[in-house]
Amino acid sequence: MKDDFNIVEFTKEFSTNCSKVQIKNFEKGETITTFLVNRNQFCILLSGTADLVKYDYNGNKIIAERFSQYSIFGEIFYNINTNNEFIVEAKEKCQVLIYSYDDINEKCKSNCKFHQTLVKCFPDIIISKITDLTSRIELLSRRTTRDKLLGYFDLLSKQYGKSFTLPFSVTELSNYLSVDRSSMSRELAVLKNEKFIEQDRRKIKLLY
Amino acid sequence: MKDDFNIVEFTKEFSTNCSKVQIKNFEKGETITTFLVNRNQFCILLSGTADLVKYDYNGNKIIAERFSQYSIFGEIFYNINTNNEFIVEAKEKCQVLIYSYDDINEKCKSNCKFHQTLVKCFPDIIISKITDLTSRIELLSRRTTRDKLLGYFDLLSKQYGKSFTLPFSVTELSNYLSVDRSSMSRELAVLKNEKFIEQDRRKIKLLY
DNA sequence: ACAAAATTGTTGCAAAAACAACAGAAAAAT
DNA sequence: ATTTTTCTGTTGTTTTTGCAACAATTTTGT
Repeated sequence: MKDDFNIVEFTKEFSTNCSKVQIKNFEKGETITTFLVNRNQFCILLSGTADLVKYDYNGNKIIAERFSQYSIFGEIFYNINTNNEFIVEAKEKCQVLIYSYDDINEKCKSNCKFHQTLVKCFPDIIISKITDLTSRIELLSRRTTRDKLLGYFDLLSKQYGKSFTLPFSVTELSNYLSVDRSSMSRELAVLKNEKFIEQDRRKIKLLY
Repeated sequence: MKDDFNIVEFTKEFSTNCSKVQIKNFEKGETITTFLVNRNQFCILLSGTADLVKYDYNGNKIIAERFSQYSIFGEIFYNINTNNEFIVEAKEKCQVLIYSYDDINEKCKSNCKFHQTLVKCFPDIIISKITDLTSRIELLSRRTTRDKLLGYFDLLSKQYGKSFTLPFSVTELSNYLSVDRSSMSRELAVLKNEKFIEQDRRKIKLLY
């Protein structure tokens, strides 16, 4: 059952030195993966933060997703039939577990614990990813900058309460919400003015 | 491997009268499911068309997703921790296979073929859902109505070529792209004027 | 510790989108 | 077959967003 699943326990298992798993390290700013080759790659972020980003023809950066510890990503989740060039960019030092999805139902030679756990948990792992993506769609489908901000604050307040620190800089947040930075900044000023929120850079306090 | 998977073959198996599966029929306009209860429900649309919809406080309809034959949806994919009230609405007569996800790894009494197939294919089914959702995020993250239209036309042209019929009415398309209908209509007129496209209601022809 | 680079908040202006209202066309209901 | 309802395209007006430029602050790199 969904709530019983613990990805932390799961990822501990990789330490069995399974021959089918690679662990790679990336420095801040490095590209972890592009979506051009290795269509079967499936990755788990073991530590660090990374973004799935794209630049539109106008030079605007779009942060499609933000990955933190135990987020999953990889070529198997991305439809290559598009003109859109997304990359996964390390925001800070990252350790990544890389797995070739072809092997998901194949035990490795030693039938290691990692595989047993992976096969068992895989459905739950990706279901929770779908849940996240659905929330993301709800957010992006909001029409105004104000609604996007309040919607995003709602999500954060579910987790952290009325006061929290954004996981983004203000500039990054505007890329994540797909709005102009200065417009968003203006809207934040309006929300502050109307006493809906207090904000200083990444620190947010909801007053409702 | 991903491309070997065939959901049609899979759904044929449900006919084994598995005791854990329900098949329900819905008429046009009926609500197939809300996201308030039955958190373990997992559904496959066997026939018909349905939308995952929400109405914002302003009365605007948002079509978050469109489901057609063999689309999957259900409460397990949706985060209840939100104020957002989505429902799945039948656009036409729908037949839906309903399954309780608790049972995914449990064989039914007769260990029927349906379960064998479901357990085997489940990862691939949901991975292809993630692929779809990622494309959807890319689309919604576009900032202008023009880019959304062209992005959506691109997706359709990958599948159907330069001429195709929209799976939406013009009004529905605006809800799917989260833009005002009349603004979108105006932008379509501009695209026609610039000889980028020909359009008459649902019929689209790309001229580039 | 200092210099360089990036981030932030602000504002005027231009561009785009939302809103509103309407008439004609198409689709659905009776 | 006819009426009713919904959909479509259009356009004027208002509101919101994007763009550009700038100074102040913070962060980063050396």
